[in-house]
Amino acid sequence: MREPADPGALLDWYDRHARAMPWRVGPATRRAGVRPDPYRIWLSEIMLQQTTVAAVRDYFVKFTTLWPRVTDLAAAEDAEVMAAWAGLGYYARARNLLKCARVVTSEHGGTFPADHATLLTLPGIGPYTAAAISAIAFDAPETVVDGNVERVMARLHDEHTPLPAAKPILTEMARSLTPQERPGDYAQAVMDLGATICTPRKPACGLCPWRPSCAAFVNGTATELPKKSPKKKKPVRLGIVYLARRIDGAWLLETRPDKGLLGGMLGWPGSDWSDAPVEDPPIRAEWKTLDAEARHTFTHFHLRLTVKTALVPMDRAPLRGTFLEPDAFDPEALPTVMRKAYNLART
DNA sequence: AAATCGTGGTA
DNA sequence: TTACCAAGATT
Repeated sequence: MREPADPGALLDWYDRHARAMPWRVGPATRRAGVRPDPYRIWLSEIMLQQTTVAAVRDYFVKFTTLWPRVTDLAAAEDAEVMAAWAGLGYYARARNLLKCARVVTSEHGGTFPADHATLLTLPGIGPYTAAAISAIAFDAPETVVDGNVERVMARLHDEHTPLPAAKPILTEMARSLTPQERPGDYAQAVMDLGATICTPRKPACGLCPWRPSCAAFVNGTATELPKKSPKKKKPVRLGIVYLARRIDGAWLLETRPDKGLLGGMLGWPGSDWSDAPVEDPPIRAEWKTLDAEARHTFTHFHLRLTVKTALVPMDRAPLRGTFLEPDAFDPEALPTVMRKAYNLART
């Protein structure tokens, strides 16, 4: 009979191996009574949704430098925040980030609520993020269940039910392990374990504090867990983007509608993205088609963009979009797919 | 409740 | 080159 997994053993491991992050209060500092700023925990958790720590770091520093408190963020312009988020992806997060900052500022006095239920009512905060903020920022005994926790639990119990069907089972396993002592450090410890030891491909079971309790280690099934339902193949869609440059150097751009793909982001006017995109130039001009196409892969389809360019006179009015003069246009405010098209056009 | 929603790193 | 993967939420 294996010993049951011991939260204390994991906390001991975390005390020695916790990763350093700009938003994290390490275990030693936390023991000294210091709690992290809920604003910074919230911001980091939103950025970390489906996103690696490495990708988040610089964005987190940029955001907290520009907007040190939630009230500062709430007062920012929409376009300013979307531009700062550009490149990080899942842009609904940025739109909900602003909504949430404004609700916290106007309805909660600029202070984040501590309890799970109230956090769940805020825009962009779901079950995981509510638990993470509650546990990490306020040391409430909530259970976080992210991809790391799912993997660790599936292996610990050698659970072969495929995700997402296994989610409730794995959640209950995680809940029954959550300790009353140091729940914030514990939440971060399980995720650190999943990120550095109990990894998807080559888990370092030899270094794992929970190895004596791990059913998958005994059965040799760790690398095949968690099971996942098969994924659909991504279709290829085609599209056309139009990069019009006025003779004073201004570029013709548009802000995309709030709903849908790249919602709220700056981009090049273009066609629909489909099997057979319809030509739809945003201004009358002599369009030239570039030899190379911009290729980009989204979550559920591959995109091949034909890039067309034109040089237009000062007095030519666009059918849609707005000319942004050089000092008003920063290519870094573009989402990556649009920046790829820009890079092709300027070379 | 299955589909939608980005991107960069990695094998 | 392709497919998978990463601290999920929303509709």
